[in-house]
Amino acid sequence: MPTPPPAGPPAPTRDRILDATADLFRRHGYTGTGMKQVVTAAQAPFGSLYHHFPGGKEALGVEVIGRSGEMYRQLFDVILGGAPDYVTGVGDFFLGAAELLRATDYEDACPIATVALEIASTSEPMREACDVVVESWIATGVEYAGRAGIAPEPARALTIRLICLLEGAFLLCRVAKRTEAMEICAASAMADARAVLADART
Amino acid sequence: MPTPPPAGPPAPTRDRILDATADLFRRHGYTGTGMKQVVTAAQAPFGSLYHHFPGGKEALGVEVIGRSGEMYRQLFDVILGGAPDYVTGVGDFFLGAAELLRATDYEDACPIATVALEIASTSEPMREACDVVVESWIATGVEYAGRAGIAPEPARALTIRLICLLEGAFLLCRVAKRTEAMEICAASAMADARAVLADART
DNA sequence: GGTCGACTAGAGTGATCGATCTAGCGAGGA
DNA sequence: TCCTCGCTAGATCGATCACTCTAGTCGACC
Repeated sequence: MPTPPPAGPPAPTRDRILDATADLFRRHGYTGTGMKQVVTAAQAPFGSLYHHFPGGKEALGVEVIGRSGEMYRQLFDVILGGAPDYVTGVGDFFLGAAELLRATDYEDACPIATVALEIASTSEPMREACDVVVESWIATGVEYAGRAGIAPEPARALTIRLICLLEGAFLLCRVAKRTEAMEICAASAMADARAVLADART
Repeated sequence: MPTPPPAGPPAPTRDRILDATADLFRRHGYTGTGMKQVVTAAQAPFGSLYHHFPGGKEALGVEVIGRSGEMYRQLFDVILGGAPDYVTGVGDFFLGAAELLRATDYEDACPIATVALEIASTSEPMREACDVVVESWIATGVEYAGRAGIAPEPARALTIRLICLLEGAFLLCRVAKRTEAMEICAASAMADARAVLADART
């Protein structure tokens, strides 16, 4: 879905640009990332950038948000799908996030949060792209909660609480350069999921 | 504490610059806010900016973070101190945040989150300023939880959970332009506080 | 009343921003 | 063999970036 050209083999340059931009966005945000930095990091010529993204920086941003969001959503699938049960999967996700923070010196966190806050009041197309991503995360969370036996309505509220906890913990951990908040939220998230699950069984 | 000059009456220009910058930071972030925008919004001459903030944009940023963080911390005092009980105060804070979001078309939210994520991997002085602010929020939260009868250790964990929920809800609400997440988190926050309080009484 | 420093005021600095331009490369079809 | 066209390649555009500079204003203190 992300490639406007009709067919043909995927252009590696285009993908390199998207990957490099996603990486820079996570670390420096949208306005903090220059197009020159992008082509340098992607090892791509400047002309290729505007050939593949004629809509300029904003169009590139919209696509990067969608792509990064989808990759993160797939991480939900991998971890929640691979866990022995729902509650364990939820805990694994938070603890995995803590591990990632430590491993990257608190640089890599949520792929869209930094950009989302920056552009929420500035770029409507990018805000909408973020909204779509978050809703896809919620939908995936609801699906796994549903498989565990939780009805759609409480599943949505639970999933939103979990995402809020995760995003907030990302913020606190990056600011403090410690994973204390993430570990506290991991325990809270598991307890919440466990409680909703127990409630669903009555 | 914020004024380096030894004494004298407070300069309104300096305060106007700080207020205008805080406002712009909330909406557009750090890199998204230009010094020219600042002086325009503050109705201050360009020369005054660098007279009052010889350290440039980063020094201005550090001071704005500290100032905005302290103002928000005082809001904790006002709401938690004015509520009939701790749990109600917690709920009031979240619902007040939801009201603020709606009233400002989802522009005004956490005064430091946008900047914090942007500069966490870029500017160490600003990251540290954010860290100090968050710790001050936690300390205030712990204090009010303590007055309600909660021991310091569970109080800290509870407060961190509440701040994470709040920050995450700010993100989701700004992205979705809806307060659903904040309302869900408000209920969750109250339930969490109530449970910890009940546990403390046994 | 004169002096001095705090502050105002804005033109101007080089650097970098996002974006555009033309030129050339190289593989597939006529 | 030549032509076409997706793509590479980078020089270059005006605008804007954070910041510096000098000149001028104003009020407090001697």
